[in-house]
Amino acid sequence: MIFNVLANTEVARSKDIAEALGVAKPSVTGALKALSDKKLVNYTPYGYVTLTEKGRKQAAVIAAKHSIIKSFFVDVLGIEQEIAETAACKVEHSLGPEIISKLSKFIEFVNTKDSASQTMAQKFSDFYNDSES
Amino acid sequence: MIFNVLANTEVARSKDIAEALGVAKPSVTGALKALSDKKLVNYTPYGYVTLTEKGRKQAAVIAAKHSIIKSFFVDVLGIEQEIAETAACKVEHSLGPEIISKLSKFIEFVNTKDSASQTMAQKFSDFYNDSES
DNA sequence: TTGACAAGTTCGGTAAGACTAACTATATTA
DNA sequence: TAATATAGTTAGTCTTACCGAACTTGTCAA
Repeated sequence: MIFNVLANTEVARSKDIAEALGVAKPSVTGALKALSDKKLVNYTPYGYVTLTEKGRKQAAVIAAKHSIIKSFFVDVLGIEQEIAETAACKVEHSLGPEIISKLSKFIEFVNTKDSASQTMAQKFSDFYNDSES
Repeated sequence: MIFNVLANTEVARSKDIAEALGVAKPSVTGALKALSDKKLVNYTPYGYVTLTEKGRKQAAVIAAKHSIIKSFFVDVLGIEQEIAETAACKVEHSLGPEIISKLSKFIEFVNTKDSASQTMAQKFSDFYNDSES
């Protein structure tokens, strides 16, 4: 989760991380130490926090996963942004490369247009709305 | 997780649960006590374990979720059974009712046949195989 | 029917992840 | 430049989830 904050903001102040994560300050200090031990962040007490090269790579992988999952929820299923965001955060750690890769292909597939230049995502939306009535 | 074992096997011996979960025996005892406190299982030391009515209901909810998620992985994405099973176990606790309900509808949608009496799942399979070459 | 073995439990301990309270370092601004 | 407010850290505690070792219970077979 800290990766997300660092990747997005580049700011890297401990307080921001704590707020973004909804967690108390000491938890952030602890987490930063742990990540520092794993050589994923450059951490010095009272200093700014940046990602190491290794950390940046790992963050990129996570971010890619996250974006694929969220896109599936939002663009395919039609889930609300905020719910999709939260769910993607929770789920991204549980899905291995096989599923992520297939999911990515699937999103691509669902967004290709058919003869009537309609995507499957659009058709599902219709299907869903019809079934509601 | 214990719910899964109890729901599927009906046997309910502590040892089986421990094996199924890949966990040591004391962990099972602890978990059973916790579930017993929540009135989800009937637990007496050294006795057999069964689900309470409440426990059965909750297990059914979880099982339904699980089956929807696994079905998406297997029947829609074409993921291997075992990987899908594992992933579904991890993911089922992270997805709320909005997503589960949409996902369920989506699986239904994907399995409806079009004019050429082909399901979208089949089309995706073709699409995926084409893209591999 | 009793003893040995398997199953289950208790006890004590470790590790992760969080918290509050109290302390320290940094930064701001008067 | 010195005081004070803000950010960050340390220390200590709690909870949860696990483990191994040692003990207890139950059962089955001689």
